[in-house]
Amino acid sequence: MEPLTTEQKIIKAASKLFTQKGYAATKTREIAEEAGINLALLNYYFGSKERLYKEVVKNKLWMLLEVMIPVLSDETVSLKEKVETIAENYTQLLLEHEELPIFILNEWTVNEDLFVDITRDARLFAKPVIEKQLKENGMEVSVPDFIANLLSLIMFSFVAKPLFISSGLVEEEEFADFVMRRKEKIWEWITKINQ
Amino acid sequence: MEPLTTEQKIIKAASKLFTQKGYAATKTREIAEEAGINLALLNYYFGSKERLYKEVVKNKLWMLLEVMIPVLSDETVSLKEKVETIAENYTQLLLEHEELPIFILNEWTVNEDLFVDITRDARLFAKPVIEKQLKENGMEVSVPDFIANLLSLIMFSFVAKPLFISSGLVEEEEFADFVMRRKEKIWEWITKINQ
DNA sequence: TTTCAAATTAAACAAATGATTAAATCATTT
DNA sequence: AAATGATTTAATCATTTGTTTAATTTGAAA
Repeated sequence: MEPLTTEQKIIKAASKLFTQKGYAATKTREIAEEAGINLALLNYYFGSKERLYKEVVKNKLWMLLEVMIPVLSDETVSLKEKVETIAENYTQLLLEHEELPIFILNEWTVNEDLFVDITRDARLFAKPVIEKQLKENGMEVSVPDFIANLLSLIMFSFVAKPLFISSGLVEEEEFADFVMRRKEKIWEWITKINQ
Repeated sequence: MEPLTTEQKIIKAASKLFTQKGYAATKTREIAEEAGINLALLNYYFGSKERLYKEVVKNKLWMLLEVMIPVLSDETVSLKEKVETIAENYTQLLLEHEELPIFILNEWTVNEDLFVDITRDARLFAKPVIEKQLKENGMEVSVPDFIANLLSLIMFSFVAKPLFISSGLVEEEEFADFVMRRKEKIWEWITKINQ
C-alpha cells in the first residue's frame, strides 16, 4: 500500500468526478478538494482541465475495451469461450464500475472529436476471425449483428439501470443478482438467436 | 406554419442544445442565440436555466416512454403486435432523434433526483398484463428479462452507435439500414430466446 | 551545510456565466 | 388617442471558473 503520488491522487479524484458528473459539470476546484491537493497542482501536473480529462477518458475507454478486444481477436479461443468470457468479465467489471458504459458512450456521442485520436488505427474488432468462427458454429448472422446482440444483452441493463429501478421492474438490491443471472444465459441466447 | 412563439423558440433551441451537449455544457447565452431571442427572455419565460432544463427533460423522457408504455399495457394487443409495434416505433423515432436515448439515460444516471419527480407514481410497466401474455405464448422468461431483451436489441445500437462507427463495424451511411434490418428480426429473436 | 531544482502554496486575474434591473416597445382595450 | 399590461431590450451585477504568478517549502545532491 504505497501512498499515492500527487499525480495519482489527482487522476483518482478526476476519474471519480468526471465519470459521475461529466466534463462540464466537474469543476477543477472540486477535483483538487477531492484529491486533497492545492488547485494549482492540477495545472502543474496536467497543464489543463481538458488534458486531465483526456487522460481519464483514455483510461476508462481502455477499461471498457480491454475486456472484449483481445478475447474476440484470439483465434485459439472458441466462440463459446469468447461469449462466456466476455459476459463474465463485463458483468464483473460493470458491477464494480456501473457508471462506466454510460459515461463512455455519452462522452463518445457528445465529444466525438476526443475519441478520434484515441481509437485511431485501433483495430477494435477482428472481423475475419469472428466471421470464420460464426460459420464454423453454423451461425448465419453478420459480424455487426453478432457484436450488437452480444453487447446489447450484456451491457444494456447497466446503461438503462435507472429505468429498471425507477419502474420497479428490478429492485436496487436485486440488481446484481439480475445481471448475474442474465450473464449465465448469454451463450444460450446467442446460439438460439442464430439458430 | 404558424411562426413560433418566443416560448416555443426557446424550448426548441434548448432541446437541441441540451440533448447535444448536456446541461452544464450548454450556456444560457447559447440558447438565447440559437433561439434568436434576448437572454433576459429566457428567465422571463422560464425563471431559470434549471427550470427550462426540467421542461426539456420531461418532454424528451416522454417522447421515449410513450412509444412503449401504452402499447405494453394494452391487453387487447397481442404480444407479437406489441413487440413489432415497439420495434417499429422505436427505430423510427430514434432514427429521427439519435441522441435521445443516450441523453435520457445519461441524465437519468447523472441527475437522478430530477427524474424522481417526473416518474413518481407513473406505472411505467404493466407487469401483470405482460406476465399473462408471456405465459400464453409459452415463454418462461421473467418480465424484467423480457423487457431488458426487447429494449436491448432495439435501442442498444443507437446508444453504442459511436462504437460501431469508429470500429468500422458499421459505416455511417449504412447505419439506418443496419437498424432497419435488425428491427425486422426482433420478434423472431425474442421468440427464439424464450424458446 | 549549502545549493538548487522540484513540489507546493496562497493570492490574484481575466473571462465566462446565470440572473436581474430598469427602461423601452408593442399590442390590446377603453 | 390614451392608458395599461405584456413583452423585449441593453446594460449591469455578483459569482464562479480555469489558469497563472510569485513566493515558499521540501528533499536530495554536492
